[in-house]
Amino acid sequence: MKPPVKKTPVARRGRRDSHRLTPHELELGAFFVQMAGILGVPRSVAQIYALLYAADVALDFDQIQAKLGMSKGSVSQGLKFLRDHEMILSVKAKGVRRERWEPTPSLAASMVNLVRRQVLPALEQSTPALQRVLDGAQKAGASPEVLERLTRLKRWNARALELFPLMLPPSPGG
Amino acid sequence: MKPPVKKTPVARRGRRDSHRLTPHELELGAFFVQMAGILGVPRSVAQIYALLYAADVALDFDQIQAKLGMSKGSVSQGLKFLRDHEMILSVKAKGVRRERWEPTPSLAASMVNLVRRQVLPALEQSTPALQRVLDGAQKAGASPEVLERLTRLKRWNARALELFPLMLPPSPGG
DNA sequence: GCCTAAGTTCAATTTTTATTGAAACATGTC
DNA sequence: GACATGTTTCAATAAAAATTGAACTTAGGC
Repeated sequence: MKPPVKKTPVARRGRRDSHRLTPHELELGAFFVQMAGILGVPRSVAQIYALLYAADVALDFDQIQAKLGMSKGSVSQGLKFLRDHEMILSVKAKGVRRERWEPTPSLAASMVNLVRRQVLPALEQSTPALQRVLDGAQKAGASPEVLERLTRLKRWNARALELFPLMLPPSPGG
Repeated sequence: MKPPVKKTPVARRGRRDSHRLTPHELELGAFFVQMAGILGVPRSVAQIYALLYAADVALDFDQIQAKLGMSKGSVSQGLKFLRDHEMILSVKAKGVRRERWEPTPSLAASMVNLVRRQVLPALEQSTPALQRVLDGAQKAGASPEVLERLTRLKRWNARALELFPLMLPPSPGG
């Protein structure tokens, strides 16, 4: 399993980025990276978010790439992820083609969204699966103890499924 | 980032295990593996837990290894993890050396514990870090907007830190 | 106190996940 | 509608995480 505290990937960090970032940008980056790790979000995405979070003005693609020293591919995918999860907004000035990005007002909402999108589908998929497991166990003559356990699990799943959507109203996107 | 739905690792599954498991053991395994994935717990640990969860009687080391077709190392580490997180208990009959394992009564408590142990240390570490970030931003003359964001983040962190321990009373182990 | 069964450790390996970068694609401009 | 700029895609590669297995440790029986 993941080590409790992630060691800094020295090779990559030393290779190019980080000297373009101020100490507090770096420290904020580390904070978001750690939180992202818990939520299963890749490092590069967290770094982009942190950068935008600490920026006085909205930043464009090339500025992000330059500041973080990451590839176009990563920046593109990272921005896509953040957009899809409604964690950033593009600010367009007219006559300017380039998009510029800034964080959405509510970080909390974004995080709840993130969790929900991971958990809800899993719970939905599980409902019929757990029913099948319970049926199978009954037919196979499982002990009352096991049947009890499985029944509790199924109930728990159902409860979670009805509680979860209440955490926040569904996002515009679905 | 992780693909939304994990494809079954055909090679490994086909190689040895699974034909020792009943269909409902397999399906329950899949369920726990999926949940574990969200929580950042490795597959092998989830499989062990699922096996014990669906078992009529407590199982020993060798039975687990045989049923799941995994290495001694994985079984040992998996059991250690589950023990450390108070998700399983050993049932000892006297005169018998071998330990036998069964799930603890409360799965819900176990899961909360699991989350707490990931999140709490991160939050604690973050408190001073965020303060430093905020100070740095102030000294560097950041815009009021950014200072506002960072202040909110710090408050949010502090709130999470005081709310979290209330989710469940602390476990005996710490 | 020695022997053996039971379990742990950890370096090597495999598997999974993230990142890169070059080619393809889009979109606005003239 | 050709061009240039900005962005995405995706196969190849690098990095991180999980798993294995053989050497090592520990605990109990004698």
